[in-house]
Amino acid sequence: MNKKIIIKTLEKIALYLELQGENPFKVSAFRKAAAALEGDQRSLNEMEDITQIKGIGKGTAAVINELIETGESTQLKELEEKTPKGLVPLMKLPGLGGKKLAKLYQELGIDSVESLRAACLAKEVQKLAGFGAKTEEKILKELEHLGERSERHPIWQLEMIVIEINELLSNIKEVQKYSVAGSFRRVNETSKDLDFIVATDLREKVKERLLTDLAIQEVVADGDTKVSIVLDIDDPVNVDFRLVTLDEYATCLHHFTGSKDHNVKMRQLAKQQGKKISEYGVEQPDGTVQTFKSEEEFFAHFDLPFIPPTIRENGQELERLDEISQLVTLDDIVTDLHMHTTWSDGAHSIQEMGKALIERGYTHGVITDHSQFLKVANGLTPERLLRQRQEIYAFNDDHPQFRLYAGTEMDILPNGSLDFDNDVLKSLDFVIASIHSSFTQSQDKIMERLWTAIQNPYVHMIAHPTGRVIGERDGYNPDIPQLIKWASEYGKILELNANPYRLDLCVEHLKLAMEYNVPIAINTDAHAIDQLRFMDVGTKYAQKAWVKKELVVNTWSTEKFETFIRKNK
DNA sequence: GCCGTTTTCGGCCCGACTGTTTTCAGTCG
Repeated sequence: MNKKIIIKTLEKIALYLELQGENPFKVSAFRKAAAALEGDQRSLNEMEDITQIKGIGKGTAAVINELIETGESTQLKELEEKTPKGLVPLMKLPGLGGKKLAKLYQELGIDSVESLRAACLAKEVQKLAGFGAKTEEKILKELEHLGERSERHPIWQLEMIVIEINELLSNIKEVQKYSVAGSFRRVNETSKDLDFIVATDLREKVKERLLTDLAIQEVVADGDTKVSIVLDIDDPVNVDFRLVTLDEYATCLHHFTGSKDHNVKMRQLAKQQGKKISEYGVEQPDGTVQTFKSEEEFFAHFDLPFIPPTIRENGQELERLDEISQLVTLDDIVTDLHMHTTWSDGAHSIQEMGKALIERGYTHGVITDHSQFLKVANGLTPERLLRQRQEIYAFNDDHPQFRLYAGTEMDILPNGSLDFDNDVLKSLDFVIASIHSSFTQSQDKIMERLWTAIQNPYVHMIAHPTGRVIGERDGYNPDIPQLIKWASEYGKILELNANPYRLDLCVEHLKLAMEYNVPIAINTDAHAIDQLRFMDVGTKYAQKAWVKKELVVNTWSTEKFETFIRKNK
């Protein structure tokens, strides 16, 4: 029995219980059990007594054991029989939860999108206690848009919106402090909406500016401390603003950064000390409310180190406090090993990129333009590569405190061969091997191609190992555990491509790479200077996999890096 | 349904907003 199926089943039971209008604590007990199972690193076989796991008791253990033994769950079956399938999609309608849907089903027999719409049109819904004309209208409106709006937005879409909103907030003089919060701040691959925390003494003024200066499709909520809007763009995004005082800012930022699980764990911790955490501060045993200047101060109040937003996920972060100081941060990064210039498909020259790296405080960098196979990207022939190398080394003559290396992002061709022969590769400082073509080949064929690159002595790194684009395509489906084993064996670097379209390797794969001590390079793959900013996203994403700085090649000194790249020459 | 170094019963994180009410339930994050 697959652990994932058990987790899914527990979550399904929770959903159906919710649709029955069941006790919310019972519902969340099933969700907690699912989360507990997911958070446990062990496989099913390694668990002796599952009720030993916190959150799994008699009831949920019975479901799990039945699944293991028979592959089915009687409880889920009964729930599925009792609850019409058509109710499930209705849970997605904003404003409708389990209780209300249960009532609609029990009183009006509503069990589908169609019957709900018909009941609203017949004005039957507003007759129910707890419902009214406004609710009915709202349901009709939401039914029209059901399935139209994306449920989750990819990080690359949100990143651009966040830059714009940050720009707006920085230009409102009544705003004292602001930050994005929520799952975007935790650097999740996708988010349902965006949250911003804004410190101000003049809420009304700030609200006015937000409501006039943003392109708004709909104002969802407009309260004292919360403004919630839908942006009027191609793929509409919901944005919430929380307006608080400067005193409340730190706890509010913490609260709305989440995750929910992290907050619950923090509140339980506070409760043990007779304290109470809310978004407005920490209520002390004597009833006074303490506020903090920063999240650092807030954590220190509970004798905790600063816990980066990226790892505030499942409560595990509170048990791995010792490891936090070893995690890679942007401050540790001294180089970028993958970027393009006007020699291939980049927007800036070698001079411009080199200077931009120096401005970022880096000690070295590698120019890695595309190779000849990639004609659409103006890939370099060996002859052009030679000329480019002269220009790179000329840059070094003018900037003795910095070191720019000559590299390539070489294609691994569809037939499994490499785009340059060994003589060319040998003459370069740093060689990246990448797949940019024939994504639909079988896994065996893809692995054959990667194998060629791995066992070539002059290849240093495999870039964006899966070729995925978040929310768009899955990539070429390599056997990543195998690739990680090869990388470990042959001393190759695997990339974490920091471009928010890619974030490749993903968290799960990075964790596995850590187990095998495979060096990771976090690279922006910048095709223009402003894309060097992706290093921030990349390092934060790496934290999500608990990537330690020693294994991140970008933290190595120029000397250590040179030793590594020259070892096979 | 789960949990317990005050508890085997009575809590379960806490608060905002909306729409329905006329003090509150449901939903949401």
